[in-house]
Amino acid sequence: MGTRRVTMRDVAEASGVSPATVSFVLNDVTEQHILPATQERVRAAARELGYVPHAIAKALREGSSRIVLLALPQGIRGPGLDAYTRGLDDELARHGHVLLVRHGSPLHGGLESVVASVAPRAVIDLSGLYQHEAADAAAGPVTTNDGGWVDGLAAHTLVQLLHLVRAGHASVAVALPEDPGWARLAAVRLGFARQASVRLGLAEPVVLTVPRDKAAAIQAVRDLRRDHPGVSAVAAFDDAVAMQLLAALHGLGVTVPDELAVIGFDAVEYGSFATPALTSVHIDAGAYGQRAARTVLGLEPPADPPAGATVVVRESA
Amino acid sequence: MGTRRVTMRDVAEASGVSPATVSFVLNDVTEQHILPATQERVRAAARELGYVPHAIAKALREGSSRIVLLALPQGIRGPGLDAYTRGLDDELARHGHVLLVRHGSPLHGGLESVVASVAPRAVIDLSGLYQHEAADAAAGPVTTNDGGWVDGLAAHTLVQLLHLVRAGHASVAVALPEDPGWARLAAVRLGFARQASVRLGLAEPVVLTVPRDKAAAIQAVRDLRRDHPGVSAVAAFDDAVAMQLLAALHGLGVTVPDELAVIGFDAVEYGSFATPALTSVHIDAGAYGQRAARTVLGLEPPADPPAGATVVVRESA
DNA sequence: TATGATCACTAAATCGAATTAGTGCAACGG
DNA sequence: CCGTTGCACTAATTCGATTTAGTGATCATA
Repeated sequence: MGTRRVTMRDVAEASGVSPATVSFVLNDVTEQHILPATQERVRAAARELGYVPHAIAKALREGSSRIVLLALPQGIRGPGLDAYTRGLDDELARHGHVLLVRHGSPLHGGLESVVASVAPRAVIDLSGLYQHEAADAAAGPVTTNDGGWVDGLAAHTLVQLLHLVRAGHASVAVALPEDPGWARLAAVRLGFARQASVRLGLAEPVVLTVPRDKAAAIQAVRDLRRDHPGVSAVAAFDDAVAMQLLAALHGLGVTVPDELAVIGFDAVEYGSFATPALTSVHIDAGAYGQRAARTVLGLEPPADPPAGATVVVRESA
Repeated sequence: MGTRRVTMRDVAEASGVSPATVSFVLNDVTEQHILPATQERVRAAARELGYVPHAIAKALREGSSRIVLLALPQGIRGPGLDAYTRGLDDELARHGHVLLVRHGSPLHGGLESVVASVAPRAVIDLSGLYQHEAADAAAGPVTTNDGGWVDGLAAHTLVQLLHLVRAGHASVAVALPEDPGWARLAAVRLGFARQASVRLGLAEPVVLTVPRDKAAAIQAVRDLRRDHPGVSAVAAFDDAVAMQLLAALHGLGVTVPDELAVIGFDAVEYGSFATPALTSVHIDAGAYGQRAARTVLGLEPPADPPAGATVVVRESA
């Protein structure tokens, strides 16, 4: 319990050199000439004593820690985000940094206080993407850098609608989640869907917001089919919305894809469990995470853009 | 860009006092007598200059940062864990700490290296709960503290099975996920289900592992019904498994709950979208997170145990 | 043989805040 | 009028690692 931490000074004393020398040896400082024999002594002592460099002291000297903070809003989850996070994390790990995720909480005084108490190397704040506008860039190293993910969404939305056009649909609806947490991203996606519709010669897409309550969802779908009988396919915001839609359609007795086709987004594996199995768009979100990592670290982003989206064809469209 | 950070020394000079005095004022050190007028000058200068204490320097002095690290394995997600995390975070926030989540990655050299580079006040390592045995407690402040969550699981599993017994079922199956990431927790849950069965006078529960592939899942359910025709209800590991089960049952043409009842666990809201709507067990996971927070901070845990589980009765059981 | 270059290290300052041990001054008691 | 106490502060040290500016010693060159 009470055993004090092993410091560089301890290692220095144990190996009969100065702390400076220990630092040079342990950090492989090439500008300094240290006898191989001495190096070995120092390393041995460090190993023996179980020396672990004190990250905070190091961070104080370097000016910031090797933490990169990813700020996310409260309840936002999803396979795309998971993959993005993993890509980010892996790339960061390759450069000796650590990704830590901060889930927003109303009890904290906002991101600034967290940033202040962590002093991260960089902050990737994605909360603006989901809720309000990007926060004021007042304090420190906060970026809304997403590695081009939102831009990529435009292309991916095009792929989603293209699949519908290829299958012969001429009038489609876009299904959006009701959850206000997704509101902003939903608006962005809708904008891209509109642009894609123009490019593909589709009619202006009808917007369908899918309520969380099943009865209400059924009602919403019923209204859609009454008001827009020409709509023959629905492009969903994500697979979760698509599956809610499928459930509502099942409740209404509408056959999918014959009467109405449904295509998801993000290709979760349990989409195959839906009835009928959900057709969806797969995205290489990890690549965007990787790009974001390289950008915040000040590295050259990979020349080749992330792979495009692909359609996972199952049964629903 | 190049503007250097405002330090305590700057505030001291601006208000004509020593850095020590600034520290006393800004930290409300009551043992020191500082004239109210001086205090006001210092505070004004701090405000004016936009002084923000340097967290790393503070952490170096205090010995550790005010970060609490929650270590989770790679792909583990779920509503229970979300609620747990939120409870943890909120309680930590009340005591001036920040929760940061670390998702395991094979690229990092394990948790120790992350702990070394973050120097958190405490670490809550839940990865052992899901995968291997609790890691060696070698380095620092790592706890497998879960606030009694796993223990609570025993009672909650009892509630789940009790609902089935009350509905007249005498022989049940337990449905477990195939994903190896959940293997350990699944084993724990199965153990509790066995204990509960004994207490409730049920037959030894049959184990059903639900494959991720739909066709395989259907086959597994078919086998179950052939080999154990007496089984009239299934208690699922969580709602995700329950919904896969429901889909497989639908594919087989088995009516729920008449031919086979299904009850989930964790009560996700989209369970209401299943056909039939999923009956499930709701758990106050947030309370366990709160307990965990108080424990790692060395505070008195709340006297009253977390609220028990409740059954959200819908249609499937 | 003096000059300087190279080698193998060390002393001391630095990062920014917290804290212990004072210091000078005024008021008060005996 | 001297000693003590209380007040309002300050100087200096500490936390642990990094880094700049050296310091002797050895070796080579002119």
